[in-house]
Amino acid sequence: MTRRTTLKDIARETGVHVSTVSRALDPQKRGSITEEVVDKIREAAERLDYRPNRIAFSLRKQKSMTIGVMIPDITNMIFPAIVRGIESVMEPLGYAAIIVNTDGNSDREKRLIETLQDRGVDGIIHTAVLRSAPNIVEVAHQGLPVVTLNRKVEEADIPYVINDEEAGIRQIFELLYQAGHRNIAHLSGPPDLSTGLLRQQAFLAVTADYGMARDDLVIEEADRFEEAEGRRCTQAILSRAPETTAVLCANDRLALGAIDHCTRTGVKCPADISITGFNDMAFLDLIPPGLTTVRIEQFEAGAQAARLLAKILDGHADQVPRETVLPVSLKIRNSVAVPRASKS
Amino acid sequence: MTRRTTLKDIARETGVHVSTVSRALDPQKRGSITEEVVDKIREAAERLDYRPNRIAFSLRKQKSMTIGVMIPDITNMIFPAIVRGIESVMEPLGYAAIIVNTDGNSDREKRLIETLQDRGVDGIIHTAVLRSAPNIVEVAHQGLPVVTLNRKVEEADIPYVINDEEAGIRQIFELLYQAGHRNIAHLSGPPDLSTGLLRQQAFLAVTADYGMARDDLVIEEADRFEEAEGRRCTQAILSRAPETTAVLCANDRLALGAIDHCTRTGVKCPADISITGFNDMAFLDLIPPGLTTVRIEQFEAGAQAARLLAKILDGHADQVPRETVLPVSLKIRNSVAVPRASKS
DNA sequence: GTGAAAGCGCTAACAC
DNA sequence: GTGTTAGCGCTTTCAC
Repeated sequence: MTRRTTLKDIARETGVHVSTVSRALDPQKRGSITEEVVDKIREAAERLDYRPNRIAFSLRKQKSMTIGVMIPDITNMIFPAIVRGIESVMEPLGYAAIIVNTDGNSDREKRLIETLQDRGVDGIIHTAVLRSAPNIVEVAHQGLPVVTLNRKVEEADIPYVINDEEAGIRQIFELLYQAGHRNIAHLSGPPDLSTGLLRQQAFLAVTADYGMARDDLVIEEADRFEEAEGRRCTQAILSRAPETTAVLCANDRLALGAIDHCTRTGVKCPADISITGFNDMAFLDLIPPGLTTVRIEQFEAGAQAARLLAKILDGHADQVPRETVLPVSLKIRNSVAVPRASKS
Repeated sequence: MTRRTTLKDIARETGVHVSTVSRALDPQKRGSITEEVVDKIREAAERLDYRPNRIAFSLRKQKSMTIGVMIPDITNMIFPAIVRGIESVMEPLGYAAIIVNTDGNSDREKRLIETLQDRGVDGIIHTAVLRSAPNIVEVAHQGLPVVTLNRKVEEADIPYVINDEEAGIRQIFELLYQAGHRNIAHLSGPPDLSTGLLRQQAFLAVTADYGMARDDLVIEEADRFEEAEGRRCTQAILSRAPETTAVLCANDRLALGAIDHCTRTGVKCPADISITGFNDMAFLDLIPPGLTTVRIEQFEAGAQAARLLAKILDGHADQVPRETVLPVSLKIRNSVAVPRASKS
């Protein structure tokens, strides 16, 4: 491999000192150098195809221009969009991202955080699903800039970006309610995942607002956000509460499982039962009957988290709000109808 | 931020020279140090929570322990699995990956390659879709280790990993043929994408083997791998060749578009027409009627490319084969049936 | 077996 | 306006 050209090479070539070359090539300090010298240096830099060595820069400046992005699992379809959102603001700023997958494993997460620190990342964007994330809190306390996504951090003063899960649940509940449903069950996500808990809490809040007694509520908690759990919980719901006319699911995959269970057992959606999702994942429109769901802005959430981190890295931590809540919107398709009883 | 402890700190603490500390902490050279000194140093390192500064290491060793991973777009569902495959072999080896999205844009790709070089990556895994990738060839010629995925590189001596697209097309063609289909159209992908071209070439090859005249073939090229193009091309195929009983599509999204077009126009799949896909993307099983397709091993492709790159980085480029072809398999669902004419 | 010194490529404080 | 010097944290050659 042919050695890359360094400042030293340009200095030798132009007959000036390395530091002069460094200054001439730095837009900030170019002013303090004679114009003709600058030109000479720039010409030589161009000719020798000079590219600054960012590793040397990093060592000297104690700034790697790299951030760490921690996600549970990139194959989970919501994260690629988040990653692109982050990239869309960080890349133009000159930052690269090291993306690591925690697999929701706390030990692994801890190791990965250390790896990121060893590599001198300037900050971390942590998109949690697990509710507890003690590791990242510790590192934030050490002074490393951290922004979390999808997760409120109560323990520490870490800025976080979340979707308005509460509003989403509320809106979709009201959609069902206004369609005439009164027996609305909740197919909840795992309560140890932040979205599972938040959405269940929102369900409790909105039902309370509508005067439903907590004891009358039908809530079934899935162990994982997967179709199989959606099927299992739907069966549980319908055998426990056959009067159920609508199932408000904590995410799309659970809802798809719910629909699948109903279809298999001869219960038609939406004719016999209304089912709703959350997230609005890709290809949902192609899956019958067309799931009515809540759309969340993944790309924008990533971009927003990145903007906050960038502000902190820029020394303006004071301008960064502790909480940022992103709006959600309803995506109405065909899985909600007037309940059977009301129809006749 | 509390400064991290360095070798110097440990040296001061233990009363030995930094170089001794460096040696004591290096498993390779530990042998040349008195055992008790090693213990003393290790104890101090532990106590002060020493973590080596990888940036300093990189500058000194001219080795960043970082690789670049270039993909067209992480939101394209096949890439997350590839990325995890790469990670699964590189992470245990101590390498981190910087993942960049080229968006199939050559200028952008060029810039990103420079960024990666500036950051001193030790190698690049390039998962192309575009057939032409002159930029990466140039960089490989400069001596940077490169492995490509999904793309044969004819021009240079770059090792590549590809799926056995030819076998996939052949198998699915034979499935259709043996079901009785003789009027099999090909809904091709864009020929400027490697998969589009390879699959079309495979289609030409297998039809030739089955004695079909090239002039009789019905091939429609999509501009993009998207549902809308699938719809458009299907319409074109059916109006041009109404006798078509099967459409062999270059990927799943085109096939979904094809099915959608047929459904809308009252042509039932598989009763009236058989349709096949390629890739076996997620959630395909939930979309009616269940697309029969070719399954390719994305995770393993990533892992394999990473293994090759690791071998090169380890100085064993000679052990790396130029070509690696990964097997594919049929995934049979419900979108293929005996053609109408044969049924009666 | 350990210390001293040099240097990876860069920036920055200080001279003049 | 430019050169000198020092140093970021580490590894490595060369002494002894």
